[in-house]
Amino acid sequence: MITENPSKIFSEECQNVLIRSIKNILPEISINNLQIKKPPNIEFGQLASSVSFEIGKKLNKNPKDVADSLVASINSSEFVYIKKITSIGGYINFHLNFSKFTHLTLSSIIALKNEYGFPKTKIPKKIIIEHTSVNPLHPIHIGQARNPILGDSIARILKCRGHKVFRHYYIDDVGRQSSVVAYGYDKLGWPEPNEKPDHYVGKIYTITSCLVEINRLKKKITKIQQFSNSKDLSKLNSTLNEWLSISEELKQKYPLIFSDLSETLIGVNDPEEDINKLNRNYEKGSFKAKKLVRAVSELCLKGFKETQERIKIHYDSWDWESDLVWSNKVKEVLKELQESAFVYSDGEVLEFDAEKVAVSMSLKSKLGLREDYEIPSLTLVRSDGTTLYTTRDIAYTLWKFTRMEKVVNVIGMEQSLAQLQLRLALYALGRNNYGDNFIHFGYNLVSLPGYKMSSRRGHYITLDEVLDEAIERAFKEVSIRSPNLSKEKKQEISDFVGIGAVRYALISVDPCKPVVFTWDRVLNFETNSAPYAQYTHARACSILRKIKIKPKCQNLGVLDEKLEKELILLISSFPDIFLEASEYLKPNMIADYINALADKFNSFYNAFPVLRAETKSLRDARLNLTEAIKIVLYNALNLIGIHAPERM
RNA sequence: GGGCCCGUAGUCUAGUACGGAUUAUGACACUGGCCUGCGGAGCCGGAGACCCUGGGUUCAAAUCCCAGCGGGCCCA
Repeated sequence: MITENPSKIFSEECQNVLIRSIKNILPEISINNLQIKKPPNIEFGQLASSVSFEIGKKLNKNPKDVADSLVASINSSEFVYIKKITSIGGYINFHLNFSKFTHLTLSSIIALKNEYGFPKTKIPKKIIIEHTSVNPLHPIHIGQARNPILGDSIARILKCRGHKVFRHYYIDDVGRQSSVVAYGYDKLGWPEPNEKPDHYVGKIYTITSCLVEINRLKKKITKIQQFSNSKDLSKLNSTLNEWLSISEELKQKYPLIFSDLSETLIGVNDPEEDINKLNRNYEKGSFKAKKLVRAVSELCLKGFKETQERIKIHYDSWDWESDLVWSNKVKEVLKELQESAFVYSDGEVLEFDAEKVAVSMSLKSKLGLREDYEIPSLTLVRSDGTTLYTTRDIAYTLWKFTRMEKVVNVIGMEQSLAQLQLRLALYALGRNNYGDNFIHFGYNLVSLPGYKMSSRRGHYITLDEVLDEAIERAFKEVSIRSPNLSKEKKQEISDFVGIGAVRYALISVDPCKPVVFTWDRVLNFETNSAPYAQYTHARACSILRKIKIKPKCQNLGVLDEKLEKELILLISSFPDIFLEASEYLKPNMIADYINALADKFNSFYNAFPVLRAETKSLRDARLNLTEAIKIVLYNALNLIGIHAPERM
């Protein structure tokens, strides 16, 4: 027999047996949610139920007596994968028939191979996962890198679950920042970068915005001096000083671009107004503005694609925010919203009353909000007539739903309110189905110890730097461990080791928790890291390489050591882990599982010989176990985008 | 002022959605062992935690509820 989920077969059997027994001897009792869980200790069997405490309470009986009588009423002749059931201190413990179960598990894994662990959903959906969506202004920095790595893993997980998944990158090129960098680029005369393009664009952005800010502050200070409000003045002066020191820093770091830019800006009277004008022209779609802003954005994206190629992350679609604006989709949505009774004007400003939507459609408890919490309204249109980011995002989301059934947005938690308002706008537009299928996958921030990351100020560590450092570190390790390999081979290994380490480090922490970036977090090559898991996989491969004919799955009852049994249980539970990870979108569970499996396998490896086992049947059984573990490790690593090497 | 997220050994981290067992994961650092054995990026052991505080619910609370405290973020 082959099954896609061995542990489910056992747990369902336990559940059925227990339910029948309760029905038999305590027909008056109804248990609505019978839970069977793993006991803390292997002595208590492989699964256990504490239902007797609940029943004991209801009937005013001793839980121990309840458990005893339940167990006594069970007919053991019907058991398939259960070996025996015992009652200890009120708990009902189910013991597994290991030799049968081992056969079921190992033969299933070996037969299903790379399909093992991924039970398919009965209702496959077309899902858009929007992730990364870093603004094309500067290189992807480490604070943002958590996003593509989480997003890509979620996409992989949902795909393995049987959904049709499309990865979208939303390019936010509408907004003042894009005009700032484009303005600087234009002033420099559209130069050809002599370095990685996104890094080059990032320098132009930081220097331009710094110089423009200084110009603005100086002007404001001269103006305000006439009216002399000393409090405002000193505040402005200290901001100015901060920017002056940043400019000094930038001058040191990037002398060439800095001097070129500051020279071209000397004669300019009001750069801020020029930028605003460019911004307005871009939104209008004027030919010149389009050509310029798109050129810079494309340049930056070219750099992003290089980085993404390194970490093996790809997109099915690149969606430009500007296309949305130019196609009138934003105007259409605004019009529809205005007709909805949830939009009011406050002077020239157009506001969306998110609270009113939630109340009138009774959505608060559904959206996990307190009834007494008043949702702030969302500004849709500014007094100057320009739209805001979230307004455009409503149009984008509608566009997504015209082609997909479900939308997952991988966006930082700081956007929670905006994402909530966006979702409520879908309900306001009568698209309840869209609202129900809209998921904001929020994750917490990555920060640097000591100072705040700020792309405007040029204070960040780029993902490229982190990857370079990790690969370099890996190269040193490989050279120590395998000095005889060719340089190319070493390079190939250090690539997947270094990149794997970075991916693993960013995925293994619960996305809800904030992460403080430290180098030793991502450069860990020891236990509880990708390299450790990769090494373990390679180790298993190396054993299997040494045999000519694969042994059949038979006589597996000889696997009787505690470690062997624990390993069998662990690999049999992989489908359950996967199902939970896909249901609740928890990729960190997979990383955790990988580490636990690698740990257990390494202990086994150290304690018992496989190839030189005492008997042939034991050797064959251990080879089967090793192969099954290799398959599961491979599948799990693949799920979070980490290469599982045959050698390293 | 309102809201959201986080708070577990010196540091990092699992468990928290769905409450269960004398022993609360695991890593780093500290420390004592193991290489003529299938790959030592390894294995075995030691020490290290009033699970932020205080109440409450419960036969049972790291987990649920309430009120605080500390850190971060968002809105005003």
